[in-house]
Amino acid sequence: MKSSFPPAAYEINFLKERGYVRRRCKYCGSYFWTLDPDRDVCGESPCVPYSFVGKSLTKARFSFKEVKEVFLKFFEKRGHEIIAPYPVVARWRNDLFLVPASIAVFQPHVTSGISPPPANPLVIIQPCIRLEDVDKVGLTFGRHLTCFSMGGHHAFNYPDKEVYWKEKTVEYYHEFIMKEFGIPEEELIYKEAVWSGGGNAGPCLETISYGLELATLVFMQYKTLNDKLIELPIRTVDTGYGMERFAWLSQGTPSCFDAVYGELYPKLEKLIGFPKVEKSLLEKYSPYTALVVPKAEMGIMDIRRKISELSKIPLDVIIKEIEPLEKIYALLDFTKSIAFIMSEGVVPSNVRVGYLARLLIRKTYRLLMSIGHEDKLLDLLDLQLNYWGGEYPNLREMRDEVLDLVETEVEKFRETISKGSSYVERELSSMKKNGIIEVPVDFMIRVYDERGITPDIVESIAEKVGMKARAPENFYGLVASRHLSAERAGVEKDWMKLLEEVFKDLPATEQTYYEKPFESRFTAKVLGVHGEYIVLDKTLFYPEGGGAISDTGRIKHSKGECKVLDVQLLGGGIIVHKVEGSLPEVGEVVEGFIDMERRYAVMRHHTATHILIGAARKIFGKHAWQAGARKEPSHGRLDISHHKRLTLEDIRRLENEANKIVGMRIPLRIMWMDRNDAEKRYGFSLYQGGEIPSAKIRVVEIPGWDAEACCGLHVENTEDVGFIKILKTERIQEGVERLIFAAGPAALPYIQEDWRLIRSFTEKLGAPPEAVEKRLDEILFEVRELRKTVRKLTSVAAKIKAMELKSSPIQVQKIKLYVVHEPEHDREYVLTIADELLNVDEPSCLIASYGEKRPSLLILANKRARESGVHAGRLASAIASNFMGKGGGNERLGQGGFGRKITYDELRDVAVGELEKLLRLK
RNA sequence: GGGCCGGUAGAUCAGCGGGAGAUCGCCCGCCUUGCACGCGGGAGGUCGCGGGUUCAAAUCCCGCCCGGUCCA
Repeated sequence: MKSSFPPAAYEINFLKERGYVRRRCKYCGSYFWTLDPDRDVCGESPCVPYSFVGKSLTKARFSFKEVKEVFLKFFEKRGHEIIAPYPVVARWRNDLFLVPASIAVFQPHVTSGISPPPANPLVIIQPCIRLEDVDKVGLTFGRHLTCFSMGGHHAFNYPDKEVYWKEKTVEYYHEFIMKEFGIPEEELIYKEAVWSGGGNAGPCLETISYGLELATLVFMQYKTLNDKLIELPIRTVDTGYGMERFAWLSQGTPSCFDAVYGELYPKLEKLIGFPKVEKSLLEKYSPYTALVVPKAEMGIMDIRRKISELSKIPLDVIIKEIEPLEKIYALLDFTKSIAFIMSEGVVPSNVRVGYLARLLIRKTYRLLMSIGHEDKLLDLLDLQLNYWGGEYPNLREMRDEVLDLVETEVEKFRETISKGSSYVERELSSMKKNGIIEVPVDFMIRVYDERGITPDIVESIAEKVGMKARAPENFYGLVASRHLSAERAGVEKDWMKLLEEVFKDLPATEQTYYEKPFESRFTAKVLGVHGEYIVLDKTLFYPEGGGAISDTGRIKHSKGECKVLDVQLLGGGIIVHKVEGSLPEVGEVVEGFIDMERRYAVMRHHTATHILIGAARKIFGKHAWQAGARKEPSHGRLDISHHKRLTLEDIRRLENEANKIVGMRIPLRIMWMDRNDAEKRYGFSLYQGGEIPSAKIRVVEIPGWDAEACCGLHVENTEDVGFIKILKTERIQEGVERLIFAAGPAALPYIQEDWRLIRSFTEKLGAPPEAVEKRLDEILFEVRELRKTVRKLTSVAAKIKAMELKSSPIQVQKIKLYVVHEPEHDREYVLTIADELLNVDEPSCLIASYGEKRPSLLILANKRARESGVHAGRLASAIASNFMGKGGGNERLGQGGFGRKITYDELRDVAVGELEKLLRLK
């Protein structure tokens, strides 16, 4: 990545005219602009400590809320339209889970030019989540937060429409901070930097006052491709004003948390207590938190030592007084993040955004555990939901749902910890027995990877059993190295790339299926043929997309006809038909026929999917998002995010709700809408199917029930779906339930099959359908009882047989040999005989076979027999080989199988012979 | 989406090619005024499901189902 742009990129006439000069920082080497020609330090942390703590440097003290109001008003007055904040979960993007900056809500569709911005210029205060610096939160007293509000004024400059660019942007910032905050010009520093992210880049200016970076003014104008910068047609002014930091600076509090969360402190005090630290100590300490560098190789202790040195606060005081406070700070921030993320209906899980939510919840829970208040997580969360819910009503609306979701997750985590801990304890104890005194690092890595037990938990268990444990600093890196397996390459759709290349000069295919979804034949001109692929000038064939599989049918042409097997939409809007049979010629007019029965079936399943997702959201809550879907002629498949396993009752309710909508005869409304209008009207639940990269989106609405951005073909009225039956549910991932369903006539075969099964059961059980369940229970009970009886009887029979044998042993030298051949009985029987016969002080051996066609062999020798040279295993091998079989075993027990039927006499003769042979060998 | 771990008695787990076990819980008895403890006895298992290898599979191999966990 580029480390700097040429100086010209940073020359702002506005600054030069005001006497600003370019200087270079003697510490970090960055160039910066200042009014003071003698200044040789950039002024940003970590080059200098903060100089605003404990002071009042702005014209007034602004609360966090006031800062936001002032910001919006300032830019509104200067022609910017205020845009309402977007959700923190980026459902409209497939390349991002959480919104890390205000510009992200306009990427990629606006910045790439596909879609116009909702206003231009605009101003927005966007709640953002960044988990990258999660470990630094608290340590830096609020410079780093996982959840923060970014104020952005954005302008999108098109080749034919310039809004404003660098000069005006800097001028706005300059005016804003001087006029609204009263910070003198000599305290405003602009540092040159490079911004890059999400495939875009550009020069940027970081603005600094009193040691604190307050905003970043980015001039996004390049696309990065293989390390090269390509000019973008649209140049975007991307500014990010740290709203929390403005509040902090203006209040001069020791930490940013005091400025943002101050009102929550008394409530927090009641819940978990609040460490009391002298204000003077904090004011002495706080300025040096600027020196904590986010991505430093420094360990936490190194940082503490350094701050101790500079602030002259003894290290032990820092650890005793400051550390507990840092934990509270982190808690405040984490719980706010959780509140915002979860309010978007995220289900904690082991994938995607759900995993991020899980990480954060578990991290917070452990943090609470470390101060003995893990039972307060929900209370804390409730506090946040309520507090921020004033500004973001969504948080209050989702309160119950969020608390329920988090409670479930916490319960799961407790379970994980308690199971994992007892495992670790067992393992450690056995290690200790083997003389190991320090817990091996790879054990710690393994239990984290396999059981989610973090090093701190292992450490505390180690302490309990009296062992040493120390996780290395690069612990999480070592975990990562366990996952170095090669990433799977996406080869599947390579042939599409190939076809795109072949047909690249053809125009986009005219899609007629949207206008005429119920027509089955059309004529079109052949534009291209390549192998088994045909491109027409227009088509009625619906290509695969949005989880619906493509139409099939046939194409009739001058030389005959071919079957259409598959239809795909290529990049560039070209639709290819994969065919089988005789091919048409390029240029001729052909006739196409759609398999309508199949299409109708897919349409019904598609509309049924929308009905079901609406039902799921109504029954389970807003967290029930579509996590994937597929519509085939025979059935549909819908994956729903939900934190609990579906019960039979849940399924019934889903079916009831869905079929109610079917029965209500609601006509579907399908329309192409401007993206911004659609979002405004229907909200972000539009994006059930994920990212839609276009300015206009096709909205499929079941009025009063569901609205989604969707490119699929639907029936005209919910009643056309006919009937929806859920056939099966499965949990495909943690937090994702899959519904497999059938709609309309497609449901019939499944119901018929169920009916057949029931008939078969009733016939076989000789009970009417309603009694089948009871009858089965009875039969199962009987089987259990019979099994017990057989066991008892076998044992009795064996004992009788043993008594009978005991009186007539075959004496082979010193050994008393018993031979049994019982086609009827089983292994259990033979073993019991052995128990009865061999528990004696004379050398005894039992050779037994059981079973009819290919009998099994079992040989047991008691201790004395073994001493006399009997080896049951060898004996088994030898005897079996006489009867086309094999065998083996140890001295005491031998087993084998025969390849043919045998008689008792045969067995006895061979047994005696082999035993004699064995004893001779000895 | 991928990797790794696991599924054995009501619970927690051991066994990892040759007779299904331990601890807790449960039932009965003894001890005790009673409870808890202690002692003795007992009931309780399609070793997740289906294939395969083997004379022999809880154990090895393959597939599926279910659960857990991690993802720089």
